[in-house]
Amino acid sequence: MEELAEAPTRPHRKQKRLGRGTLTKELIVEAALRILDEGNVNALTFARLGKELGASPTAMYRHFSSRDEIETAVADELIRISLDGYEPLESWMDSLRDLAYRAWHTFSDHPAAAMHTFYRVTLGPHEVRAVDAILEAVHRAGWQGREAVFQYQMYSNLVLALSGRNAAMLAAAAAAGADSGNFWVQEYRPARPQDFPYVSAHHDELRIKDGFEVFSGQVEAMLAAMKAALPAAS
Amino acid sequence: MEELAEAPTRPHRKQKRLGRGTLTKELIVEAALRILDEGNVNALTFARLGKELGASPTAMYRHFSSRDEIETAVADELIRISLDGYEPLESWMDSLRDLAYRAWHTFSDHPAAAMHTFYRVTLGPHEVRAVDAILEAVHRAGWQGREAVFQYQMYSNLVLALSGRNAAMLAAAAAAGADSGNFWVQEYRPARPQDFPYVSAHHDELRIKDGFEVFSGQVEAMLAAMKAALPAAS
DNA sequence: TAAATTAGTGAATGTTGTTGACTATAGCGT
DNA sequence: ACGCTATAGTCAACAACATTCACTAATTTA
Repeated sequence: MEELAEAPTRPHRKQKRLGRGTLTKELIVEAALRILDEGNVNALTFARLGKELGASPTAMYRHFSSRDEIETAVADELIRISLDGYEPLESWMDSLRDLAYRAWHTFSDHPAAAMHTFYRVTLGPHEVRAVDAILEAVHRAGWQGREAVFQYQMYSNLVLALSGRNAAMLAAAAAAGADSGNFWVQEYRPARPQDFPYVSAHHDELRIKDGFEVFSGQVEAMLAAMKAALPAAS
Repeated sequence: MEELAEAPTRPHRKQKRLGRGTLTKELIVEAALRILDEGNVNALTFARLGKELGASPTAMYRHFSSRDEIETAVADELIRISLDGYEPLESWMDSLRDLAYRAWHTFSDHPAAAMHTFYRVTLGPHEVRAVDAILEAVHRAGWQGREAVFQYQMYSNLVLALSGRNAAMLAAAAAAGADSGNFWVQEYRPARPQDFPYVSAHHDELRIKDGFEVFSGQVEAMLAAMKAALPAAS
């Protein structure tokens, strides 16, 4: 029996009405990310935001015009976190690897928020920073113009897709309430094993042990392919 | 009562109550896929399913215990469609390429359903078929045991992630009501262009023209990397 | 200090997923 | 043919949801 907002032991916790400048876009986005981090993908509701901020649910509409707009802002915030403290490394390959790992780990740390991020175009300030950082490394490698943009697309598409799917699987597992120890175990036990000889033969090995290992290998393959496709001058 | 034969001009006349064996898992899944295809990702509701099948919304609960279970069944159906008519080709690389393109095109044709598919483990009959088909090709290439499973993971992870993100972008664009001609245009116009020189310089080229071209290139790179990593005996 | 903005509120609306009690129907045994 | 029974389909109810609108009071400003 939880009394709503009644904290008698803590006197001035409860206020009749919030002051005028209390809520800001930034505060709401931070609260939204907190909510997504502790709940699942659908945990981000206006009611929950209101509780988190001690405000009326509808107060959010003074700063965002819809739930979708909040999600987009959270996506840009996730990019900000991912980029925090980034500086180009000496080698362009190291720079791109660093950026890739940053995306992976940020998405892994915030899987629910990542599900709103990986396919979105936020057009926000931090997304622009990310695009610029990648293009900078691609230019340093030796590409220009159209070619540079193509390489940028290959790279960012791969990183966002792989990191995004990993986050989606993490979020789904969390929503299903699985304990984090065994959630990526796939138990393939076909009804007629003789019809699926390969699945049956590998039953015990069909478990993804470490998603990052696969990701890392794919990033290396991509970087190697980029290096091999580099234009003449080196 | 022979009254059932009335009103032949109007095919499905409104009936008070549906007959007993009218609804099946298969019919519901097909209806669900139809609904997802013409609406967006959130279009799949019990009310909409009821309307589509001329039944009560709650009738679905006699065949599925939750919305999530229906989505999982739709995911497996999507895999079935993707695999329809597949036969292993002579070369293992051709087989894997074929399977990859099938996934891409199926996801592109059903973007909303794909968003429920790309990160899920359905454990359904068709998913098992898909896993078996991939493992078959990997074995034919020359891998066995643990190594074979690792190659399977690299491959399927890449294909599902890339196809899934593409579908997610298509679905988001459709939900936003964009016409399919220009939805992947990213208009980066930073507030202070001098702070983002590379984005500004490539403003006109920062548009993804053909997602499949990028995908195809990445699949080829992966197949080449696999071939290069092949164990000794050939 | 009075007026004007406008951020925050609360009530209301129409959907949503899900539950539980009800009811008619198909298929069974006789 | 007849009733019995299991259960597929239905209906009403509920809590949670996004969103709208009119209202109210806190801050800014004149």
